[in-house]
Parts: sequence; structure tokens; C-alpha cells
Amino acid sequence: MVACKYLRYMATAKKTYQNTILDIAEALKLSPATISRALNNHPYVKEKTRRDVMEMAQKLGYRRNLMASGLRSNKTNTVGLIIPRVSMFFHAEVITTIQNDLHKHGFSLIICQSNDSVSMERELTETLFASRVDALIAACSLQTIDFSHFDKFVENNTPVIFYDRVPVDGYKATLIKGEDFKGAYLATKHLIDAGCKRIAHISGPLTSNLYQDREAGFLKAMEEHGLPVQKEWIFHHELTHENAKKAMQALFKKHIVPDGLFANNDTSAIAAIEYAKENNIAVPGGLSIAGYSNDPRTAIITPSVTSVEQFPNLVGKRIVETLTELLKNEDGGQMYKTDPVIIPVELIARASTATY
Amino acid sequence: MVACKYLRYMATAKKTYQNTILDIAEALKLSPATISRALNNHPYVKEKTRRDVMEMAQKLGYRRNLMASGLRSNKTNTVGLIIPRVSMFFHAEVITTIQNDLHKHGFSLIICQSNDSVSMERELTETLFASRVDALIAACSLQTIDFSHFDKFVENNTPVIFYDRVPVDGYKATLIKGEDFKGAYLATKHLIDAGCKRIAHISGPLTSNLYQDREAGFLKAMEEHGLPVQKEWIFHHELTHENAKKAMQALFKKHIVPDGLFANNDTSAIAAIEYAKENNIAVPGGLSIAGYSNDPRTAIITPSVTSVEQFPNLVGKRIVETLTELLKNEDGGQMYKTDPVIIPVELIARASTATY
DNA sequence: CTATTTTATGAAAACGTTTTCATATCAATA
DNA sequence: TATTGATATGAAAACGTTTTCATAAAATAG
Repeated sequence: MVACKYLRYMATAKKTYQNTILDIAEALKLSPATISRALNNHPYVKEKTRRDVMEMAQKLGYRRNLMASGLRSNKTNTVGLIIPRVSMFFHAEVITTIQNDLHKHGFSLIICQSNDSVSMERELTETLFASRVDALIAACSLQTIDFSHFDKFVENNTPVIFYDRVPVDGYKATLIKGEDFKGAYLATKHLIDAGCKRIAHISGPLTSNLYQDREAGFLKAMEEHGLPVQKEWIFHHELTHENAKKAMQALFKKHIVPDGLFANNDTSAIAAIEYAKENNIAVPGGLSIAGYSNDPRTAIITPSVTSVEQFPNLVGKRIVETLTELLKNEDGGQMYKTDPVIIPVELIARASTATY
Repeated sequence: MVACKYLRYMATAKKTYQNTILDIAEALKLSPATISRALNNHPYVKEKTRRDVMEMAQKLGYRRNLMASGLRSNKTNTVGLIIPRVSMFFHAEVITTIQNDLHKHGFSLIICQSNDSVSMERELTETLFASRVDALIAACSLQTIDFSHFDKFVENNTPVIFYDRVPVDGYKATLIKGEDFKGAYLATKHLIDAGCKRIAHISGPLTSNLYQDREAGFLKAMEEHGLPVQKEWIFHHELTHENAKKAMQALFKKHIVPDGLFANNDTSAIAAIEYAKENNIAVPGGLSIAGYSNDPRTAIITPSVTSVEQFPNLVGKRIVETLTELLKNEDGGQMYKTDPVIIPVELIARASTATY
């Protein structure tokens, strides 16, 4: 038997499967260093050697041990994602794109759900930080005002990208924002153009930039058209089906009732339609309704619901583009974009706001 | 200065942030081994020591380096998931539960989408295998007949759990199956009970166990009630909106038309309803329709659509239960359950099959 | 044809844990 | 008191890469 150069390896009785760089080295009578270089396309490796290595790697079914390489090189090729919940239409679409696009760049995606809880969100940042993700994408909970649990990433020079629900400008992270002001403005204006004079607004908790911006857009449109805004016609609660129904009850037990409703998500808009049906309020006619997000359900319900498209796939695409760009900045540049990336919105007019 | 015991560490100039086990050891004048044991609740560590370590870890903001520990202990605490697409209602719900429950057990989830392509699915198994996931969960593409790309996990003693779309019994993996035969049987019987005599069936590609089983259930119900089955009233195509519309066209341009339709997903059922509306076919009355999956849209469209609930959250829950149980079998037992786990179905009757 | 640069490879350390083996302390038993 | 067994800790190796440093070989220049 020929004397064995890399004894450390030979001593260890191998299982069956996990072949290492040492196996290749052994087989080709080369050093592990060369194998590593060949596998990583290091320039200083002979073409023939590279071919040999690739071939042997193939033959032995070699697969790089990502933990070993991650430990050594301090890269995981993994991106973390924190979202409220996977099974919300908008987020599911965003994730779909993010995962697909990241995969093209050789990154894996670890998805975590905060269930819209701040404390869970905070815990997840710990987990993902411990996992040494190369970057973090986050859509925060609606209650997140303090973003300090993301500081560790920033200080660690790990890029952080916020989308949908974002901290104020100035935080050292990249912001991907929808045109919430504009979306709300368009929806409200559309209701006004459809003849509505008394428009109610189902907003969300004002802790989130989303609803602040949208409310501002709503108010702007109202003001521009000289329409009065009723304080008690604006609701700030979690945007659930039940809450929307309660809001409708509150609205319609009063003496003067609205003739238009702008709801900040489609679940609420749909709940409003249900309430209207149950109470013989014509939609449109008696009440015109607009929602937000362009959930597939809006196109299907009768009447179909006017909504604001947020282009979730575009959001996902921009996120990955931005991320890969930032990650190319090997240590060099700053790990965030100074200006937020803006994703357009588009009003999708449907039957619930039709005029006759 | 006191002589430094763990020089290796002290030599390395530390960045700011990443504290290691050596920092704690240094601070407490203990060995790294003891720190590791304390952090991992090893029994042979003094209560006071443990407290000291925990405290110091807290103080130094220590976070275990998962790559180092993974490399050493050959565990990643990471589970891989391969699905066709995140943004399908059923899968989004399943994922939501899986991620939440896995997190409780300290596992991370890496989600990958095959986009229903066999070759992508195969590639993803490579990626996840290289990532050394502790377990794999997979809902295969509809075209997957050959499951050999999962063999490496099995041979490596890594548990594999299939759900929704599963290989034949006998494969050394755990199967989580819905009662597809029963679901289809119930839906078909329900149509029959509603008075349908001529029932069409929009199936899917018979490469998948799902559609084989459901078609069998459909046929069983028909046979049991002595109803003839028209070969050309059964469609095997990808279950898209467009395909369903084409199927409807094909059905309704014939001399004799169906009075019932059992569609294998809700997208198809909804497409059928649209077609019916466009062509003045009364639903129900002229045509009764049942779908599958209980997509939220089915409750909202007019008429609402009868469908089969598959309890995605229960699927997710069982998957995680099974997984954690298997992973407790440290090397010892077999890494799969011999018998498939069965998830019940429930028929949700709605307006589209109502009788008058 | 030597001197220099460029290309190609090897030796060995390093990444931060976990774990085996050895050893020390301590309490309980004979 | 000597002996055992349980408890508690330390030293050092190991996990599989990557990378620095050194050096050998080849190519180029003087």
C-alpha cells in the first residue's frame, strides 16, 4: 500500500456517503488546498487539474459541506426572512418570487413567521442572527415601533431589507415601499369620482407606516374635493373580517350613513360587502366599496371589488435585485441603499364602485 | 497581566460583536468544554457554574455559532421543504403551521419551490442535501414518478416526509396522505344525492397518486349508484383556470351535456362557474358543481361552491409531530413510519350543489 | 543563461463548537 | 481510613472547509 499522505482522513472510518474534499485529494494525489481552489474557480489552478477535480468530485458524489465552508469563510449563502404570516396572499406571492430568484443566485431562504407579534419577531431576529444569515429581509409586525432588534445585523454589516412595513427613513437599512399614499389617494378619488360624498375609511393601527401613509392619501383626496371627513368614520383596528363587520354595524346604525367605503385590505372590503348583502344595502348604488391589495377574491365575489394592486412579484424581484447588489459590495461599501425603492400601485376598478 | 490560558483566542483580534464560547471561558476562567456543557444542559456541571455561564453569556451577548456546532455535531437543526409553490392556498396553510411548530422545537425551515418541475425538484434535493438538513419534507411535482433523487437522504438516514403527492407505499419514507379516495367519493355521492345523473370529472395528470385515488373514488360512487361513466367526460390536464374553461367548452358543445361536475381543485370549479355564468347555465339547477380543497374563494363566489376540506393545518401539525418523533430516534430506530399518516377530509356542502 | 515574475501547488492554521478521554474533587460506603 | 462511585472540570482532537504563507515550477525578461 502506498504511504498515505492525508492520514487524518484515512484514519477515520468513513460512513458510506459523505465524501469530502480529502477524498478527492486522496484519489488524485493532490492537496486539499488545491481541491478547494479548483472547486471555487480560483485562478491559480491548472486547467487540467480543475477538470480532473471536477470529474472526480462528480464521480465520488462530492457535495460541499456548507457548514464547514460557512464556518471558515463566514458566509452561509443563506438569507433570512421574517414575515407576519406565510398564508397571506400578498406575502405568499412575495415569498414565491424571493425564493425563486434567490435560488438562481445560489442562496437559500429561511422563512420565519412572527405571527404579527413583536416579541416573536424579536426572538426570530435572535435565531436568524445566530444562524449567521448573509442578509435579512423583514416585513415587520404592525405593532413594531422600536426596530432596535435589527440593530445587531446593521452593526454586523449584514444587509437588512424592510418591505411593506418599514421603519422611518434614516435607519441604516434598505426600504422597499409601495406607494401607499398614492394608492389610497387613487382609491378615494375613484370613490369620489363615482359620486360618493360621505366616505368612511377602515384603516389599521397607526403604529404602521402603511396606514399612516394611506390615511394621509385618503385625507388628501377628501380635502382636495372639499368633502368633509367624519372622525368617527375612520376605524383603526386590526384588519380582520370580524372587525370590519363591527365597523359596518357602527356605521349603519347612525342617522347619517356613508355612501362610500375605502377599506385598507380586501378582507375588510369583502366583509363590508357581506354586511351590505345581509342588510340590503346596494353595492354599488347605496354604498360603493374599494379595498386594497387586489386579493384574488376581489375579482370573484359579486359584486367584484375595486382594489389597489401592489405588484407583490415586483416587490420580491426588487428585493432580490437589491440584495444581490448589496452583497456584491464585499465589505467595501455601505450595506444599504440610501433611497427607498418604490414599487408602483395601480387602481383596479371593478363593479363595487361602478357608476350607472 | 495574568497569563492567558486560551491564547488561540486572545491572539485573534476580535471584531466587535461575535462573542464565542472562548470569551465566556476567558471571562470566567473556565475551559471552553465546561462552557459548552453548561450551555447544552449537560448533567455534569455544577449549578452555580451553569448560572455563571448563562449570566456571562447573556452579558456578552453570546450567540452560538450554528455552523460551528453543526459542523462538529453533524446536526443543523434545519429542515428542508420542497413544494411546488408557496402561493397556493393549501400549501401556504401547511407551511404556516409547519414553520410555526418547527420553531417551537428549535428547528429552522428552508423552503424551496420546484415550480412543479421535476428537474428543479431534483436540483433542490441536491441543494438541501448539501445543506445537511436534518430532515426533508416534500410535496412532489405532479410529474414525479421516479423518486430516486430522494434516495440519498434515505441512505443517509435522514428522515423524509412526503405529503400531498407521495410515492407508492414501500418507499422508506413517511407518507402523510389525505383521504383522497374518500373525498372524491363523498363529493361525487353528494352530487348524485343532489340529483345529478350525468357527472363529468375534471381530474389531473394520472402520474400523481392524488388524482388516481380521487378518480377511483369518483368511479366507485358512480358505479355504486349505477350511473354510467363517460370516458370523454373525464379530463386529465393540469388544473388551471384556462384548462377548465376549455374542458367546459368541450363538454357543452356536445349533444348531451352533464348535469354535474366534480372538479379536482377549486380553481377549476370556479372556472366552471364562470363558464356557466357566461353561457347562462344555472348553477345549481342546470349544473351542480363540486370542487376540492376548500379554497377561501369557494365560500365567496356566487353561488358558493361545494368543496372538500383537507385540513392543511392538521397536515402541517402531523408532519411536525412525526418529524420530531423520528428525530428523537437518535440513529437508533428506522427513520420513517411504516404506516402512512392519514388526514381526514370533510365535505363542505354549499350553494353550487343545493337542491330545491 | 541567470534573474525575475507569474502560475501552480502544498503545509498548516484557522473557523467555533462538541465530545472523548483523562483527571480531580467530593461524598458515601466498607 | 481507604475505597469506591458520582460529580465536575480540563486538554485536546475532531468536524470539513478556506486561506495565508511558503515554495516549486514554468514562463518571461534582461
